[in-house]
Amino acid sequence: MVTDSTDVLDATFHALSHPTRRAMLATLADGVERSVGELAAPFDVSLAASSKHLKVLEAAGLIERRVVGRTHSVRIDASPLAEVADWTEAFRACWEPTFARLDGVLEEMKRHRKARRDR
Amino acid sequence: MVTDSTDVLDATFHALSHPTRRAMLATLADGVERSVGELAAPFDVSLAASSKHLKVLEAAGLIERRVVGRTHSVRIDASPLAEVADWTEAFRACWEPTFARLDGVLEEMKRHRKARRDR
DNA sequence: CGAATCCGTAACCATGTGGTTGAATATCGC
DNA sequence: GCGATATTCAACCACATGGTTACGGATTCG
Repeated sequence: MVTDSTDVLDATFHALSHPTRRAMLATLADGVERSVGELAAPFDVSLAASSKHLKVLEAAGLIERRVVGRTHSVRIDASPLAEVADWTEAFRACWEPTFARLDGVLEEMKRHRKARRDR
Repeated sequence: MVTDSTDVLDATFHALSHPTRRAMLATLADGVERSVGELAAPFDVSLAASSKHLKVLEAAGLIERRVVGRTHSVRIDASPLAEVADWTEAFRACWEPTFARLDGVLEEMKRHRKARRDR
């Protein structure tokens, strides 16, 4: 069965469907906090448009905002991506139908299980 | 660097942002071909609306259509999901810092601390 | 204090989305 | 050929999206 937390996935997939928002997330992927202005700089749109994009990301729970003085400091919260990964992985057999990587996958599962056990 | 084939990911993420379309894909995940009517049956919308959903999935390359007689037979093509998986996996370290890619994460933390120190 | 900076909000516009209903097209069964 | 079936297409509607410009609210700097 393919599980589906509709609300989360709706918002997350929608947030990821725009290249500007994906690029912003990619920028934040190093874990460093950045201001709205810093995040908007690489893109050829107004600050207001960038602000809207960040609001979409925030609504999806993909970023968190910390207001410090007059600047809004933004950092990534990638936890919704875990659901995306889970959802997508459920289809892996559909695009990788051969058993070529079966060994690797089994190894992966063992390590994953061990890691979970050791946690 | 987080790679990004914009066009594919735009269309794919958008296609996945609607629960009905995700459910249709999930239905097709077993690899069995189904007619438009069969796919539309579980949902409380008109056939025309379902047809539109399928067109979105088709535009994203997530399904393929084979017209046989008067029925359109639809099957999954999950290959765009591979890109989604790749894109998402690049962020795994962001939500699973405990054991996934531990080395990378440690490096990340060092840089992060340095960045904070240098600020 | 006053000016500059960082950022959000409001109003606006063009276009897209998700839904409907109703008609058109093509095929199957009789 | 005729009626039923499967599906798309077209027109319409309410609303969301992505963009703009203009303004306002804090906050920092001089």
